[in-house]
Amino acid sequence: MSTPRPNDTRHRLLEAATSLIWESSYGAASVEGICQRAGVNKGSFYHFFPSKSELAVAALASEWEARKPQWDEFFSPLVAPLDRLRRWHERCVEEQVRLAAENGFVVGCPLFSLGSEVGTQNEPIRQKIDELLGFHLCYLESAIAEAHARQHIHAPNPAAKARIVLSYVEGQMTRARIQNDLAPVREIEDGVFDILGVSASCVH
Amino acid sequence: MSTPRPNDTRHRLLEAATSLIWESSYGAASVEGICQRAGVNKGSFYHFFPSKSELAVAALASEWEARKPQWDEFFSPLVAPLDRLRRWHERCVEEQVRLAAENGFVVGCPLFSLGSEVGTQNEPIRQKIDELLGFHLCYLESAIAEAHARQHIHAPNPAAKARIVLSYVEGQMTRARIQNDLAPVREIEDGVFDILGVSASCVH
DNA sequence: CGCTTTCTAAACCGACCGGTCAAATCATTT
DNA sequence: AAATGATTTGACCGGTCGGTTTAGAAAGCG
Repeated sequence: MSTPRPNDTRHRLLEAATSLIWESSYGAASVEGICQRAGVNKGSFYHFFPSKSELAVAALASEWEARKPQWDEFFSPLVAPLDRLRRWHERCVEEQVRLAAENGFVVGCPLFSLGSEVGTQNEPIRQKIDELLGFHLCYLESAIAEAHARQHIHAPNPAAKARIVLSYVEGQMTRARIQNDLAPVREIEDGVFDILGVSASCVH
Repeated sequence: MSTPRPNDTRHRLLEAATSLIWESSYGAASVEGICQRAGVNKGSFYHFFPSKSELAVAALASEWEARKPQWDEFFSPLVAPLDRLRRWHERCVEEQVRLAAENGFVVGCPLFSLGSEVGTQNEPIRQKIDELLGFHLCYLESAIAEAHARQHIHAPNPAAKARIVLSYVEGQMTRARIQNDLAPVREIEDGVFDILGVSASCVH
């Protein structure tokens, strides 16, 4: 025991930034506010991160690193391809419900919120989000391609289908945030299976 | 000549706000910047609008008022229902191409960008965007319902289908902004017809 | 013309922004 | 114990934020 300290402040800053940006927006999340939530002084902030925008990039990277194992589990080859989508969606709903209860409003997907806010303004953040959305596409495409190969669905172009599904899902998440209503999140599963040409009864 | 003045300043402020928020974001578009683009002093701004957020609401309303006639034309009952979607999409692509050339990057849909940025922060703006997206849904649902009635597509639940299409389209527009690439905008047409279960060759 | 209302100009406000810094403190090694 | 580098502190910077104020120019009207 003794040295769990060094990364602690840095880690708290990452988490505070993630949650604040998620709840409000990049512009509305001030450095001071992030420090306050992390219980840290501004000087410490600039000891670990050269700027607010680089913190945002680091926070995105850290978030993904923490979530990747879950994605790998949900999209494991041991799971039937359409079940991967179903369980992954279940997990999304759970998280949105929890966050909505915690924050008092629906927060949606931070990649899309942040990306469309700063996409035209901050190239490094834009690139990182672009990269992470690309990962999401890979998981979707893999499941869709396998579902097609097993003839569970008809999707001769899995990459194109994955782009459709991703845009639809993210669109629904964003609509949920804009409407401050979980309904769009809850109907994602039906929508995805409609897009994939699967009747809902086939899946359960 | 002499009195084309009264609404002119107000109108220039609305246009400046619209374009600035569209290009960057609500947070990044300062009152000073809006006044500068409109060629107006800050005092005049606060003569016409009580606050930045109320200007944003007014700008959204004004934008929609200006666009509505076009929507009514594109979705005219005289046009075959699936052609409405096709032409409407053509118009969207044209606009995005023009704006991308003017600004140097893809701007996407301001309703979604602005909505997901301030949705959790500013209720009046959120409500206005919610209302406008509801209008979009109506147009889509009407076309889809008619296409189903004429047996051009199978869509027994046109409202649900319209929500799928809207989320997909807005998702693609946002991805275009995030990727700074017009490709997602250009593939919207194929994607919509894929979702509606129409082979692309049937339409042209 | 004078009078009122509408509008514009420009200086100004306190608050807060992102970012800096020198000094203090802590943990570790020697 | 001394020395050393990583970490933390809190005051501080110039600039910009959204918004106010006040004085007066223009426009409408008798």
